[in-house]
Amino acid sequence: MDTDGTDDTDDTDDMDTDGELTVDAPHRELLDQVLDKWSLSVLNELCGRPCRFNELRRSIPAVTQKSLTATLRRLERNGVIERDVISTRPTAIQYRITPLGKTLRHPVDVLLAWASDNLPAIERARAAFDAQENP
Amino acid sequence: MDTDGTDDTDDTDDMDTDGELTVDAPHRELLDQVLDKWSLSVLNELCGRPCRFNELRRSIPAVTQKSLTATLRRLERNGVIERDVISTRPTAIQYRITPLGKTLRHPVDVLLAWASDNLPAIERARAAFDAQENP
DNA sequence: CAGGATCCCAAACGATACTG
DNA sequence: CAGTATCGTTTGGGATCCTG
Repeated sequence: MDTDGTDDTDDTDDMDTDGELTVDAPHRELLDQVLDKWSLSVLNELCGRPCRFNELRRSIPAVTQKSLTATLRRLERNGVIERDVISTRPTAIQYRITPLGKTLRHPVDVLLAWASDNLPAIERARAAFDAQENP
Repeated sequence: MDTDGTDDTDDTDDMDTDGELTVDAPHRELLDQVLDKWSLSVLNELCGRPCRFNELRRSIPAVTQKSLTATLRRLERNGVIERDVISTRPTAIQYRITPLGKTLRHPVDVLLAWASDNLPAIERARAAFDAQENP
């Protein structure tokens, strides 16, 4: 976690001239916690149905146990998923999305829609950039 | 605001019809490029007006020159901002947002709105988690 | 099954120092 | 002014071993 304690007392003009794109430290930190590398995949799975740990691992083959654990802890800490301890013999554990977590779907959906929509344009831009800057 | 009752649509591409390829679409990679640590702040500034390099540095005091350069290059490569070389004596350079970049505003805005909306709930969740797990 | 504990590497980031 | 280059440090992630 980065806590840039060095707040500027010098220049804090966050004046939006033509809109309200308020980007604050808490906002960015929050999005970092919730939109990190594996969160989207996990959220995506848990939106469908509750899953157990190894179920998630199987659903997201590229994730390691360590990263998955870290992701689940982080999401749990932020209140978007919950952890159920089921007292069976080798203690099963189930993760499920919370109501708060469900509200995340729409913003993420909008973002993914944008990505889908503009992926071609962006790949074109990348190709053009790479061609001229790095021949 | 969240009308996700029946929208179970996955915008992540389902390419698991004949195998499990899975996890990552170019979507997540794209979002990583565009929603990284400093991009939102830079975009926010450039949405208002074109800025020069040191102007941006001053607006975003916590960013280092290196990170700012990297961020600008990345955003430029992805076609959301553009670089103007103004041939004055000590070569001024101006960054400005592109039409494509402007389309990013809405998704980001939705996301930031969600963050603003749920920040209190999330901070409560964090406090609760930290209290019980880490006394 | 669900993870904690380690080691280790690679990428990210910050802090100078230097240049056209 | 607008960067590039380099170094040292921090962080995240993967791999592996181990436990309740």
